[in-house]
Amino acid sequence: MELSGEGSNPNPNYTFYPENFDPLIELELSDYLMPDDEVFEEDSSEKALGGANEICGATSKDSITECKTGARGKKLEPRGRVAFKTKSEIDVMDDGYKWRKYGKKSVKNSPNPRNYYKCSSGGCNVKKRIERDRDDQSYVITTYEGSHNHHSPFMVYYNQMPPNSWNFQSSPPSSSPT
DNA sequence: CGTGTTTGACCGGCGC
DNA sequence: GCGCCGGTCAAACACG
Repeated sequence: MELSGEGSNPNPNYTFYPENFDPLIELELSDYLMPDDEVFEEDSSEKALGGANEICGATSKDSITECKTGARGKKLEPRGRVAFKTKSEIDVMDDGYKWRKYGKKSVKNSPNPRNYYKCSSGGCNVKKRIERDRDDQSYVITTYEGSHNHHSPFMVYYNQMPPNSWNFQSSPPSSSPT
């Protein structure tokens, strides 16, 4: 499956900004990683903590720590898990995909509930897990699981547009359009 | 009426 | 074997 890159992961880097992107949201990608391969071997250390957020939470907010999603020793799920931490006022941010919430759970190691989302596109089994950092609730920990078998609705829309329709292709508009 | 959210119940894995 | 915990399901509900 070769979906030209962004199809294989939800593109956590936010290289695209829709016009309705709200600048007041302090989006600060503080940490992210892609535990695609070796992290699933991590099992001996995760016993010392109750969950992944223990590691993600870190003790110091400013220092970037290894934010690994512990696989809880569960059966090896299909790889493609991405966990990252963002500084945001909102819990769930619009990444271009359409998500349907299917569960909410209070977890032991966090005072905040964890929300579970599924990609609502038919046949796409990508899951997303969102919870607030228990140490610094201004951070949101988002975990994607699986790979989209389709482009994001936004990307489809983007691809349908003429190449000049967007100004942020590579160089930002230095001159004001007034 | 269709779609998405809420919320409690249920289930499976793991540790003790 | 039992209890805890995380993850998922599904019915009820809300909203456009």
